Amino acid sequence: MLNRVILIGRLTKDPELRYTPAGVAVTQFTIAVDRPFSSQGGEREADFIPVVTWRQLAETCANYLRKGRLTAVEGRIQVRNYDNNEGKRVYVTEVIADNVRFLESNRDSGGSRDDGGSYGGSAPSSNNQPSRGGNNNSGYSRGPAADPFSDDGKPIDISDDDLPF
Amino acid sequence: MLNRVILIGRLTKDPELRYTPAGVAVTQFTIAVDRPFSSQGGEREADFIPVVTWRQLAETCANYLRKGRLTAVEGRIQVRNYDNNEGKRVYVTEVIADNVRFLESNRDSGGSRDDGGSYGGSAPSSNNQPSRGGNNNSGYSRGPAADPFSDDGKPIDISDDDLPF
Amino acid sequence: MLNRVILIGRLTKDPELRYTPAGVAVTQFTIAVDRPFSSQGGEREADFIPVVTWRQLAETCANYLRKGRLTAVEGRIQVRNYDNNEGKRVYVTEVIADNVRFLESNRDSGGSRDDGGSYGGSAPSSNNQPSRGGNNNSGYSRGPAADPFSDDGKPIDISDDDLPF
Amino acid sequence: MLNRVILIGRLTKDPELRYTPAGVAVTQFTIAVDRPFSSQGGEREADFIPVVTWRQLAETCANYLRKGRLTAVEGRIQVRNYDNNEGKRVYVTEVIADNVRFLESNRDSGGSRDDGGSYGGSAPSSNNQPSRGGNNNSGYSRGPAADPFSDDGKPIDISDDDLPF
DNA sequence: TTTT
DNA sequence: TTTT
Repeated sequence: MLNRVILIGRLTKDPELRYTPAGVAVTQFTIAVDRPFSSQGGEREADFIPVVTWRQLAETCANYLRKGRLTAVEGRIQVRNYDNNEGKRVYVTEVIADNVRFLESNRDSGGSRDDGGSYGGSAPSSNNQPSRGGNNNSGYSRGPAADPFSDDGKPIDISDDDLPF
Repeated sequence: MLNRVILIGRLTKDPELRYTPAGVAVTQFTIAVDRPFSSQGGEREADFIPVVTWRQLAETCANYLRKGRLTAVEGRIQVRNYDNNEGKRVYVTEVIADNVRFLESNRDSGGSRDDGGSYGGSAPSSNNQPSRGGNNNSGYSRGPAADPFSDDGKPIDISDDDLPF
Repeated sequence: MLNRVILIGRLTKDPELRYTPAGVAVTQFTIAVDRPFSSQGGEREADFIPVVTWRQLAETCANYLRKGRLTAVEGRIQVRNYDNNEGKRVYVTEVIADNVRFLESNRDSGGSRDDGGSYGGSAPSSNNQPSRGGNNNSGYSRGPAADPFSDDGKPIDISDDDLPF
Repeated sequence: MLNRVILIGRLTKDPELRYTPAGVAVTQFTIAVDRPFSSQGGEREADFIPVVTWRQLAETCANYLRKGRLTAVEGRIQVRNYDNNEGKRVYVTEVIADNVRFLESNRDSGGSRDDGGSYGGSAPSSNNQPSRGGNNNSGYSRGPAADPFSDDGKPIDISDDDLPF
């Protein structure tokens, strides 16, 4: 009925932009969020939370976010599952973001109107499709090697069926 | 730096109250949160999100929440990991709740001052320890069969080290 | 940069649906949110928070919400100001809602697909305009007596300029 | 039942630390939060939202926050009212913060363990009382000139009765 | 492996 | 398998 998440943390790596077979942009990154207390051993701890963005927001994130940047993410928790190659059901929990705010300016970025940040649907005349012509011969659709997130050890499991809207 | 989650949904089962070896109360339940859109096939979908509560709040949830009840949960996302029996690292994502609101009254409950609901630290004179005498001979500390959540297929992996505060 | 509010409480009155001079639907209501603690005198207290919804969401709220209903509201805080008839600047703080969830079913309502609740933009084929023909001769545009919120003592101060999107 | 606000914006002025007659620290500041869209005229707009912090958090905010700093605030909406000197009831809406994160480092601050930020109750051995000796002859209790917020045109209206916990 |  |  209601599902809202707000996070502030730092990217653990540069974001990765890919395209679904139908040509929809999707970007994944992980945000490290420091916990408000130390562990019993005294060391600082963090939660490493996977974030997924789609369409226009995916492309904006891929363009402006970089490893280490302080970032605010607003979205919802999604729990996906799939059967892995051993036939075992695996559950994946991610935050599907609809609003990302860049809290540290990108020295090399062109002037953004909002001192950083992007709403899911805020690009007025964007069609939320990759502007790469009619042939969506993206890496994504070509096979495992180019599929989203496969290079960080996660299975190939984002498809057009996962489109959140 | 900031990690906040608010969910409204329904419990998929009665909550399960257990105790850590040190005698700290911990309750786990799953909340089904309907997505705001239907899948491409047209059927309704939901995210099934695991929730953990500790101490006084754990005991209140165990007492008042039941399967199917509409419930609001406020907390933070936590990502734990442990090595399973095949030596593989497994990641578990849960919401650690610090505020739970009971949105459907429990016909058989005594009159709560707040028409349902409980803050993590709101019980004024609670010591957040199970009131079961000095001997914490809880099921939890006795062995795998009685350990938290093992009966729903999850490994035994909540210990006093997981205490969030 | 980021402005997010989530409230759960009860309507203090039936909502009021009006139209701007340009014919845009706007509904106002107040939600009473119990505080999580009692005052020093011991009595229960609540915050009475004004909520505004626009367009399709305004019409859905006017149709389904009623006084006393338990309701979840998601939106942003907006602070407007205007000069009153004594030339003094007055500040008005409201929650502009983009998501409202009906937590208590309306016995007399037709079957909603979502057991209650409505997203700001979720009505697929709604044009977010009042379906009252080309002549927007609404009460709102006619004069004080029919203007939004004037009957609860608030000045007439919502115009098309206040449209949040 | 539930009342949660999360804001990210910039302080419009340095915060003001005062003490109630009973000696409880209270800090007020205003945070400017840019709206995610421009007005019809095209200019950027912002909401100016008053924030109040109490006790230890008040002192931390007074020490570390400065005009212009990017800041995240977590709390609840509170609506107070009082009768002004003309006998008219005035409503004041504020965010009572329980968590404030400093998103821009204070060049001149000593090394904070948390790269900025403070939870309401996180100072382990703080007594939440001003460390100014037994005589609470604070400016607050002495008269209008030193009273909280009076210098920005707001009436003198915070007392110990307003303590949120 | 799920709620209504 | 991680950010500062």
